[in-house]
Amino acid sequence: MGVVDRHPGGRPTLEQVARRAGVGRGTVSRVINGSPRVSDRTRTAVLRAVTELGYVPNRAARALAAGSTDAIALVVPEPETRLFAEPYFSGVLRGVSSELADTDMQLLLTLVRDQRERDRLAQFVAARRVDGVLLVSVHHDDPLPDLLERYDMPAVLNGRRSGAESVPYVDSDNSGGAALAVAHLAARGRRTIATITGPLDMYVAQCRLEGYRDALRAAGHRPADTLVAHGDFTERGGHRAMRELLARAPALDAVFCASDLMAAGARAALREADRKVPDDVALVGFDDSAMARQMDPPLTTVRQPIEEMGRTMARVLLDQIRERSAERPHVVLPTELVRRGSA
Amino acid sequence: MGVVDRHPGGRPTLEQVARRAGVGRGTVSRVINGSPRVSDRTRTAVLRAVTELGYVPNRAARALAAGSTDAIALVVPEPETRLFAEPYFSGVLRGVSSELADTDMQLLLTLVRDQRERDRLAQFVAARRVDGVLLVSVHHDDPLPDLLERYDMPAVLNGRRSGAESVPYVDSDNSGGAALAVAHLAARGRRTIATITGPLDMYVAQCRLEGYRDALRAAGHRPADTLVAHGDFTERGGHRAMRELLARAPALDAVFCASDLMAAGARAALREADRKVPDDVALVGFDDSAMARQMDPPLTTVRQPIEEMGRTMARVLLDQIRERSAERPHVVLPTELVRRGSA
DNA sequence: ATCACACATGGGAGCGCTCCCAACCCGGTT
DNA sequence: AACCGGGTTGGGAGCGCTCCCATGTGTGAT
Repeated sequence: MGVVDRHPGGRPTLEQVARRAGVGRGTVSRVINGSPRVSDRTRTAVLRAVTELGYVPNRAARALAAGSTDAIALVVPEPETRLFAEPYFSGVLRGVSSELADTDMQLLLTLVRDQRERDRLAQFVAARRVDGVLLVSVHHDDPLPDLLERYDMPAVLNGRRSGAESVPYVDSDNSGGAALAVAHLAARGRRTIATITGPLDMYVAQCRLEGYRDALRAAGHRPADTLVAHGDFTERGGHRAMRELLARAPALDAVFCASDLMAAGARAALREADRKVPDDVALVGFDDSAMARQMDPPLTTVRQPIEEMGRTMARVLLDQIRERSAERPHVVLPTELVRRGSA
Repeated sequence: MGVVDRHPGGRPTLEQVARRAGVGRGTVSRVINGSPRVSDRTRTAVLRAVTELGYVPNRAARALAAGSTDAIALVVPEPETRLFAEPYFSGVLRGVSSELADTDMQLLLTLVRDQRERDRLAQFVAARRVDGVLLVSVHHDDPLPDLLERYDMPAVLNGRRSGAESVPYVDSDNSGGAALAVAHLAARGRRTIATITGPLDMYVAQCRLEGYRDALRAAGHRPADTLVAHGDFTERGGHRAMRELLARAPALDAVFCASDLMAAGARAALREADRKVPDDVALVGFDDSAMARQMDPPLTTVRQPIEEMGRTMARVLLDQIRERSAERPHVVLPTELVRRGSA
């Protein structure tokens, strides 16, 4: 440790470092912040003083003087936390954090549960208490992105609200992933491939449905509305939708579910209807959530590069913060099919 | 919103509020911070000015002047994140965040993966860039708590390193929970109850083993070493341990696993050995993780009041910060048995 | 009416830093 | 020899707040 054994309270200041190095405050500041306009001799001397004193810049003072906070917020609408379930959120978090590790940005976590907390966040943004915002899992009608834009606060979304999203975002290739899944089913000789969609007011659900249709057409099948049932990304919804499909199209031999959770519900419904998975009906999910591996048989599913998404989000946001003029990138990361027993 | 529509950059300051209210800076400060030494008339006037201008205190300035940061850090050792899996972490997070919601403390998230990040955290603490630290899932040999103590940084642990933990902590009743599980098995007439422990260098694993033994004795059984196999809280470890048990004690008719993950592994081993759950062998886990509900049959398990733990941790930490002299509480929250199909 | 005292209030000093301008130094020009 | 320009350096000003002391202001006791 070494660097840190100073008595609490007696933390050295810029001034003291300057005195010890026999230079002025400005020079120390320049060294600390890596300005090139410092001679090597001076720089060395300053750095030695810094080490000797165990100097660590006072962030509050810096923030006050420079008007920046060196912090970004990761905003998570609460309902989503529950829904998107575990691995997703913590994966993103891991990615973000790892990308931030060698910046000295700090990560501020904000769960937004209700209107009150929403207001607090708005105030937070207005007060510019962070340099940027990462927004996880936005809803199509979420006012937050607009708020951020209005306040000219650098922001990056995880996912997008629509095909015409203006705020920079990092998304995974939902339609591509769905297509992968359905193509796989078709390639395995499945003839009647149904789908259980998410709530279609969410763009991600639209994309997955679109991918399903594309792949169907590409494989020479004809998409039929009877084969499309609507779920809401929940287990119960998947169960209901599966029963609906079974009633409408008893001959189906494959189902692509737009989420693993719905696949779990569907699986239960199939069991109740005495259909074997995968012999009678092949099943594919989406998300590669923890439960996929636990299902019986283990669920074939589509995996998103979650951690990579987190990393990318952080990277894009840092760029935005560094130069406000930077282009506002829209990144779509590829998904992959994870083959397990259910298809 | 109202409160916040000020042009970015033109954020009003204390000074401006003071001018508008026709009072001095000190008075405004007093009102903002709820000092009682202000007349009602003045207070009202100030508050009106605050609202009219949409004033929000500048945190950096406040931190600089007052020497406090109004932020606490939630520190998560990375390996644990993966291990302790999803619902645990996000549950704690939810609890902490909800408790913080009407404070205006902000929550800083710090994943600590490697030595470098560990050092950075040490520096962080030394620099007093937070007012307190919440430490999730400490290891018995974790140096962090000692570091925090040395720097006189208020801290609360989630779990404890040993029975003689000195740092304030919030834990769940692990031995009690284990005892609950085992008592349930005994009450259902199981005769030969085995256990798969966690790594015994973790206090939590010791507690669960102890609870197992206590309950066994209480039910009139005699604990036998042949019925104890050691896992490492992973699925694979659970699998291995179950095979070991099956070899050593083929007649066993129940297993208490110190984690759901290990129970999943054990369940697979039982399937391979053609033992039916729960008919041949009853299975109980610990954690009530997401997968418990997904298992076949659904896993009977012990639930910890995770969110409540998070809330309590935050509350205790805030107390510590408010008055450093406060007693250093050790809180143990009760666990409960969740009965599902596996036992 | 006078004094003492409590309470309310204004505003200077200073927290530790960045920004920026003026001063300085040096070698090369004219 | 006087001058110039670039690179380096010192330090004043100020970021927005809290702390605290000095200054009012009004009340009740004398």
